[in-house]
This record gives sequence, C-alpha cells and structure tokens, in this order.
Amino acid sequence: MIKTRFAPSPTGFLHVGGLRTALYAYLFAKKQGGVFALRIEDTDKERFVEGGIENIVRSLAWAGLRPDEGVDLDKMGKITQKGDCGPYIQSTRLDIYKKHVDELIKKGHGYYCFCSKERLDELRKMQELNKMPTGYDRHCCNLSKEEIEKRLKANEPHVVRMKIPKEGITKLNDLIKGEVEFKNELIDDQVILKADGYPTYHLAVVVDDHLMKITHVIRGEEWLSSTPKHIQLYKMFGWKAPEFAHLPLLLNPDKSKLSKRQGDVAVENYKAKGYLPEAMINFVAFLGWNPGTDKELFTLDELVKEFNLSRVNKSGAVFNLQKLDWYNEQYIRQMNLSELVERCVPFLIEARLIKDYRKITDEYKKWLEGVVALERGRVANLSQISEALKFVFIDKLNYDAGILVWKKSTKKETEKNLKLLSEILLSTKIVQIWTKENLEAKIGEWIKEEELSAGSVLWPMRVALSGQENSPGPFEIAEVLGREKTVERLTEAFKKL
RNA sequence: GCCGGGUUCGUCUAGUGGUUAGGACAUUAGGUUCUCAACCUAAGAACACGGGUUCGAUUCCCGUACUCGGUACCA
Repeated sequence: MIKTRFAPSPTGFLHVGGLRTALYAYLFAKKQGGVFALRIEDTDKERFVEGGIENIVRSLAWAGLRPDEGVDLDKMGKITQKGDCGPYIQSTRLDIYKKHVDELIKKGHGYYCFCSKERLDELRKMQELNKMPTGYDRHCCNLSKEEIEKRLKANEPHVVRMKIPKEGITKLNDLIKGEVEFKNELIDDQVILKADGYPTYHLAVVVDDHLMKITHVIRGEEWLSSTPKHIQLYKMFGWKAPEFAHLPLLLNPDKSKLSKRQGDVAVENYKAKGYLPEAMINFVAFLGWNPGTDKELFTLDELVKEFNLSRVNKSGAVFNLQKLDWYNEQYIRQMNLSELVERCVPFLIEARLIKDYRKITDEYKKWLEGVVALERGRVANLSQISEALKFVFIDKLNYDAGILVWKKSTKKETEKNLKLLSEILLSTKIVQIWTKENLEAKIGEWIKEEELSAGSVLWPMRVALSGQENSPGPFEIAEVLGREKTVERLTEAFKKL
C-alpha cells in the first residue's frame, strides 16, 4: 500500500511551495489508490506560532487536499487526530523518540555530547578558516562510561548525536533527481536529541515515517543534502528506507527562493484575493510538472489520473502571477453562474455591496447572476469582481460630465440622444420586455431609422449607466438595473450636461 | 570555504544524435467593436560558455561560468 505524507512545521501559514509539495504527495498517493497523511512537525518550540496548525489545515481543506490520515479539522473547528500510529503531532510523541534515541545509544550508534555552543562555533570557524569541510570533531565520542554517568547525574546540559561511519559512501536513488552520492566522511554527526529533550527533525522524521509506514517521502529539495543522514539512521535502526523524491524549489521572479519580500506566499492571501482553489491547484501543479500534452486545464481528479513523478522537472520554477491570473480567469469564465455567485457573495459582503447574508433570497440570487455576469469576463479574481461591480449597487454615480460625450459626437447631440433614449425606455409600449436582447433590438431599430451613429447613442447611454469610460455594454447593464433605475441614471446624466 | 543540485524564448515548459527546436502565459501588430475586456489572425522571442566523442551535437562526456539548496541543539 502506497502511503505519502505532508509534514509541515506550524511556524506561520501554509506557503504556496508547501501547497505544491502537499499536492504532489496527494496526487502520487491517490493515483495509486494509496493513503495521504498529514503530520505536524513541531519539534522547535521557539518557532511555534499560535494558530499555525489551524492555518495549515484550513488552507489544505480550501485547496481540496483532504488527508486520509493524521491531523484533521473536524466540524467544530477543533483539531482531531486519526490513524493507528498514535498522534500525528510530533510534540505529543516525545516518549517515542526518547525510546528510539536510547536504542541507538545502546547499539553504539549514538552518543552523548556535552560540548558548549561556544566550542562548536569556534570549531566551525577554524574549519572554515582552513578551508576544511565543517562538522563535529567527535570531541565527546569516546568519553568513559563513568564520566558520562557522572556528568549526566550532575545535570550537565547535553545532546545526543548520531555516530556516522566515516568510511564509504551513501547512495541515494532519488525518484526525481536520480542517483546522488555522498562521502560518509563528510556527513556530520548530527544532533538527534536536543538539550530540551525534543528530537531534531532528522530523528523525528525517520522514526515517524517508519512507524507510520510511509512508502514515499516527497518533500522539498532543501532536504536532499540531509537525506544521507536519514538513510544512515534507517540503517542503524535496521529499517528499510522509503523511496525519496525531492522536489525543485519555487522561485521569485529574480530566481531567488520564493519569499515574502517579493509578493504573497501564504495560501490564505490568495484565497482572500479571490483566487479559486481550482486555479491555484492547477497552476501550482504545472510548476515543475506537465502531462506531456498540450492540455493545460485540469481538475484535481484529472491531475490524479495524469500525475507521474517521472515527469517532474529537476529545476526550480518561477512563481508567475500572470499565469496564475490566466488560470483563474479561465475558471471564473467556465464556472456555472450560480456557483460563481455563491463564491462571489463573501466578497460582495466584504466590499459592503450586500449588507446581510440572510436577506439573500432565491430571487435576489437570480438577479446577482446577471450582475456577476457583467464582469466575469473582465477580471482576474473575485475581489476584483466586487470592485468592478460597485457601480451597480451605488446610489448616486460620481463621474465627470465631460466623459458622457462620445469622441466623434457633440454635447448637443448627446443631450438630444439621452433625452430621446429616456423617452423610449420609459415607454412600455415600445419596450415591452425588459431584457438586454429586446433592448438591443428596439434601440438598434431606432438608431437605424433615425440614421444615427451607434456610438453617439450607445457611448453616452453606457457612461450614464456605469459612470465609467470603460465598462460592460449598455444593454446588459440596463437589464440588471431595471427600467426605473436605468431611466433615473439617464435623466441624471442629462442634468449633468 | 566545503558538499550537493540545476541551466531550452521574458516566464512555465515540450522535444530529439540529423526537427523550419513545438505549445502556453506575457509582449507587439491587425481584425471585431460605442469603451474596456473577451474573441480571431499574425509577428518577434530560446538550446549558458569552452573543449571533446561523432559524418553530425541543443541532445552523450569533461571542464568553466552563473545560480539555487545544505553546511544549526531550524525545519
């Protein structure tokens, strides 16, 4: 049974790079009918951020990546844990790690180290100065049993290190990077248990991946260099190591590692701006992977079918907002209207265009569909939609009267046309049915009969209704506004001139 | 410094020991149009560099450059 996991640290929010890592792990597992687990790696007390776990879980849920196992957010908004390997939050598994560290010491694969931070800093400085590789010098490796005993009893601060064999090489056949070799003499005797009793990442990740029966470790490239340490730990425990797949990094436009400084990196920010999870997933999936065909739009289920680690790139990919916008536009345009309205409502409320959620009747929703349709083809995200739709909801439009006159027309002609237009639209005899199709037909007829130029009528009509030089078409707006409001705005425009 | 990765249009990428090096986003131009957007058409735009191997390398090998990651009692 294939099992992958996403194992973030709750040091803030879910990062878009993390989202992609989670996605690939999810896709790989699901493609093969396997299990996708979520584990929280909170072994650094200093960097723990309140609410970090909730943020990660919420962002994953938004993206549609639901873990089968591990940490989950239940209906009450509380964190629960499922799975038969004990809790999936590392800080609650301290006794498990302690037990395994003791085992390594007993087997001679681990040793106590009492070195001070100052000594280690000094050591490193000297090594660099001499152009030597850096690493622990095994100062505490051969302390006598009695001395260790004595110093432990005296409560001297100490850590436990793993004892890496100095001969030979450690090979890794990465599913993405291919074969990579490391000389053992250059692998550091890494600390596995910190002075505060918490394990380091290296120990915890190996113990947990083994105990939780993870078959494929899919993680960011920043772990590639420490993988030989992990492979050595598997050996020391006598365990079979999982397969490894190290993903290339996501980059800033200047090709540096994707960071906050150059834009949004938190998934929740994209959600807040009105990017659809479908677009986000599709976009992020294509950063470093492609199906080998020209098809670009994929649902999560389609990705599951097509995904393949062997088509994942080895090099980093720039996180390109313009492409994200394009994906989002595609999804906004192809989504069915009532669904789109549902998703827009929170943004309309946020922008205070709609006051009360509870007042949204079915009839009102139907009307909103027409409203949203006005702008869906012109915006890149949902917060832009609510911004663009302000003119529909606003009571009194505020614009400069000068823009009412079409560039090829005159003020006099504009006045005349606006006046006649109002009369036509007001007449229930001429315009019986208030739909954009009928409005277009009737006004088109009139323009033709009177031999007017379309622009001299449609431009001022559209500007009068929207208050903007650039906007959706006059008939669509009129339909949404209704007869009364439409005529009111035309009259207002006439007065302005 | 040491160790490990990477390098095809501006960006995401396809691809091959012999191709007019393909697509998408972006850009530019034209069409459509009352405006913007959308849409349609077209254009420009890439194999990091230097050596090999080979009849022939963008593709295989070796170096160089650049770049990214690691080098923590952070993950």
